[in-house]
Amino acid sequence: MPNSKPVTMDAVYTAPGYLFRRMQQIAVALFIEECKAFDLTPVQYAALIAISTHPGIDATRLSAVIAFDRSTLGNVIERLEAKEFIARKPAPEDRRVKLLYLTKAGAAVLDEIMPSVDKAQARMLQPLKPADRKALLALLTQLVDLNNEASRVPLRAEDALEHLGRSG
Amino acid sequence: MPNSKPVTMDAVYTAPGYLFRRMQQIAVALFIEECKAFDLTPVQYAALIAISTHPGIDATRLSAVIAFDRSTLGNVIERLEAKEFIARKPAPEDRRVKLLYLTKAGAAVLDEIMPSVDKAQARMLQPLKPADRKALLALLTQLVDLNNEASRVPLRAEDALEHLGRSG
DNA sequence: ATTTAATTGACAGTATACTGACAATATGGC
DNA sequence: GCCATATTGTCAGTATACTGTCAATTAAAT
Repeated sequence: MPNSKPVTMDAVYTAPGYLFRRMQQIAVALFIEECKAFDLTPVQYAALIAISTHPGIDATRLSAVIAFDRSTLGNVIERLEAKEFIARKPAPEDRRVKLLYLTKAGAAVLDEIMPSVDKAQARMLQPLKPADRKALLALLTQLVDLNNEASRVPLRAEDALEHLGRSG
Repeated sequence: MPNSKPVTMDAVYTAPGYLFRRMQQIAVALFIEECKAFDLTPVQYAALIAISTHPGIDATRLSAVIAFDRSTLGNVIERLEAKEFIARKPAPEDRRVKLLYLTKAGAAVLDEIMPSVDKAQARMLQPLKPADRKALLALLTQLVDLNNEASRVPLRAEDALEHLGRSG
């Protein structure tokens, strides 16, 4: 027998899913506001960092390193290439693969945007007391890690990729 | 002088913004998985609940009640109307406004989907210890509330709308 | 009453996200 | 070497999200 209690908006407001969605909206808004001088979205920023850390990575592996959908990532890469923050070069030993590299402009924008990114990240948690910020961050880190397999593209960090090579 | 420390992926993985994005992805994936029998997205579910709680609400006020962008909401309403879960009727006293009502099918699907939604919401926090779930939910609720004005469409709950009428 | 403001729903444009499919290419078993 | 299989990038389709704009309509100012 289905539910028959009176439905109130609390069914929405207190649901973790709603709170995560809301916090994501807020987080993106703060990032965009702090970084508007740089023409970089949060997703593009994360992709740039990953390419900077893994020069010559390909799109599939990049998607695993930042846990983005591969289809989505294609468009992100296109935009980063259009802005000339990255360059794509065909892989010599595999003609399917295109390797990703930071351009000088890309490296420069990463260097310059850092303080604004830090400011945005700080603002997201600012309303909480310092101890609560730490607690929330710890719980969130734990939860994201433990739920890793629940999303379409689980995070596969750098270590998991090293011996992944072409076979795995 | 900009940053010059070596950049690692921790700049991404430990950032609250990244964790919120990741948790949102996971939350949506779990919702869709649990509720795939009902052809309702998390956003559509929240809109349905709000229309159920506020019969005859208009799109602008609905966007305030669930903190969704008005532009986005237009498409959501269209889809809910196409599925015949809601009906739109012109307001007699204001020819710009279209009022939103649940259909019988809409009320039925809301009634039936509840257990699956609850299951999805529970799964999001399941990996944590019960005490940690409570703590995270409390901190998140607090943070979303305190950051309310940071997003484009701040939440204006029902009380704030009652005496808002046509002049606010 | 007439001009000015604001509100409403709609639209175009951009940017994530996911599903499912595809051709080109590479790898494995045999 | 050949064939089944897997991988890679890409694309089409759907669904949030946000920015900015617009015409129609209403409300406010005077």
